[in-house]
Amino acid sequence: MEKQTITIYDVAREANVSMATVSRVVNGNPNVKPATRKKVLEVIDRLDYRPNAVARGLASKKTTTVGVIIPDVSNIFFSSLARGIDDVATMYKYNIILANSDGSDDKEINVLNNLLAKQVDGVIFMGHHITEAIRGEFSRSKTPVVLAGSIDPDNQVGSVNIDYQAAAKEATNLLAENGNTKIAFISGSLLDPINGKERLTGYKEALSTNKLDYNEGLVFEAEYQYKMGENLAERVMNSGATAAYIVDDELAIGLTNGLLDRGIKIPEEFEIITTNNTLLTEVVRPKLTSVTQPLYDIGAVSMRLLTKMMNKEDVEEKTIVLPHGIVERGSTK
Amino acid sequence: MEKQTITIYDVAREANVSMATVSRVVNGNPNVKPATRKKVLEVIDRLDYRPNAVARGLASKKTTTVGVIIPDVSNIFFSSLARGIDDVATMYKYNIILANSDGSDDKEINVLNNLLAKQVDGVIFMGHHITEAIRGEFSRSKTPVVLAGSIDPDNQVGSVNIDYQAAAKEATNLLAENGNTKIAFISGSLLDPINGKERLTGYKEALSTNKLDYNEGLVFEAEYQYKMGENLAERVMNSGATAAYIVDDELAIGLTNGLLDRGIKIPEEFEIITTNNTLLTEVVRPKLTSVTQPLYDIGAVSMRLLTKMMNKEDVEEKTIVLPHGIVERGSTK
DNA sequence: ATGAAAGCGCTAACAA
DNA sequence: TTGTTAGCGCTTTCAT
Repeated sequence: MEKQTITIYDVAREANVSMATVSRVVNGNPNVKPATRKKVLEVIDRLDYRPNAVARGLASKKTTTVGVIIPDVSNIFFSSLARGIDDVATMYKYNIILANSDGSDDKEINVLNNLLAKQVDGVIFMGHHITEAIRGEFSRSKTPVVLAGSIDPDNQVGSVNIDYQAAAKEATNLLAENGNTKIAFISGSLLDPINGKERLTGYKEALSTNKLDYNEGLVFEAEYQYKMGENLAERVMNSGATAAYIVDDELAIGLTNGLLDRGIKIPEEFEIITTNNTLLTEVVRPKLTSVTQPLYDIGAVSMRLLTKMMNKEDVEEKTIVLPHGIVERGSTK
Repeated sequence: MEKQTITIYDVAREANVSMATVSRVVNGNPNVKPATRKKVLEVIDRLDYRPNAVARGLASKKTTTVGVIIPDVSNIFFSSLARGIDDVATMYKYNIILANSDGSDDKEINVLNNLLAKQVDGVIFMGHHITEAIRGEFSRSKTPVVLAGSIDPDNQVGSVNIDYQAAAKEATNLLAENGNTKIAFISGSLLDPINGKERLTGYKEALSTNKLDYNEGLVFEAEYQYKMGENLAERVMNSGATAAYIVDDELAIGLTNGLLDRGIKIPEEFEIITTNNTLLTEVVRPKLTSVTQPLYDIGAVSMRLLTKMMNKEDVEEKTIVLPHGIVERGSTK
């Protein structure tokens, strides 16, 4: 009882045509007489023939598969992007190979090489920072790459983001205009250019616009985890800050609950604005004011851009910036 | 500037050996003289040769990739499973092709056929109910299949779950022992056997153990969404229930906040026990008492089981039941 | 409109 | 230990 696969030969024989003809009807080539097409289609149906995508990939050098490198699928931020990616991929008849990297530089390289070995037609990369090593791999391979929610230092590959700097500036501004003079900046690693460059710059700009001094004691780095937020509560209180701009929702609700548990009233005594507007912001009480970024769309647009690149279409602009916003809820006055 | 791929031939030529030898060293075949191996490895390194997995797949009839059918990656419940799957897959050198089905019967079939066309070595399926159609496809194909977090009506394929019935019974029991006589059962579609058979049965058992009558007016069906939970608050209040067993965290926090917003005190006036123990349960105040199921492990064990099946190892038991528990937090007395 | 035949890059007997 | 040689199932010229 071995796997008796039906091949294009079987179909050709049964339909009394050559395999080339079968290939043509399978691929929708118009150079087939309707009658022939019909006959072949019947046989395909009767035999339950299913073209072998691997053989196809070898012969055509196209796998209709794209690799997606993601730090962690179980993180709602990334899985939202992933969902956008997959939906558009499906729309364009691509499949995605999903690979978790844990944000580890080594794994990223490993995984990328693995994906390239599998002959993916393109790669979508999500990660906090683009190391030199990975950039080297990108440029060495001719496979199109798009960064989703990551900044490319020199635009060698495609990328889709929002204007993080402007968003950070607006968020900080809101806090400053509400009268806060000591505003904390709470982010992940400042080595990540989105945090250390873009957002921090926006934060400083807003401070300076509001004639506030920049104070390193108000800048906190933490991992994007609920517990980390809770643990931060004490330190943030001691810093004298009366408001915080936070770049991650999980961190933000951790801090919110940590503060609440210590009897701090939000927003009366402490204002909070977070960044990703995931479901989490609506779950805590008070609900959190948040920067909004179109996560699903960042994924979807990335994939769309990638399809164009894989298709060798002219892409007017491969560095795409999507609009952001701010939604005010109960954590700000 | 076309993609000039280096093939096994190039390596063979440069190393003055046959391609078979190169193939052997690449595949770790021991029948190669150390000196030869070393020479070949050097050339591979120098030429930056990377074996073409597609060609390999065609020749060996193994792709070292498995298909993963998931209702929605951006749902934390499923993405937790997916993470477990991918970690074990990586461990065993497999890649995963991730495909969202939205739980739609048609898409599931489509996606499955697509994955089979890509010659995946195995399939992991997550879904709420297994239709006859999809079961037909499963049995028609010789590709091993494992259900992760889904019940197989007649154990034709592998599956990994917890004992939903026992868990529901224990949860309901807890509520009954706390003195509640009107306990709501809030689930997704009762057509899903996990809800309509397993859990509902467990719920009824607990009622009967506690000499409580079963009342259809206390059974609610809703989509697993936060909003749905909020919307349900009114109806649940009107039903006279003073406690609820809920099968989904998002739904549960929606209901919790909906009740809270209407001035109901939890747990004093209403007790809640939910099911998946995701981060969400720790985010709301009060934190929610929850059934615990090892989501990551269900994914991980599913993949492990699948590797065995793909490897044609003898599998003593392909219907695996993992342990569950209950963690008591602030939403029960 | 259709067929013949040469690969795609690799694995896996089978020989040597 | 190493090489030779068929394929794997399909796409894609090039003829006809």
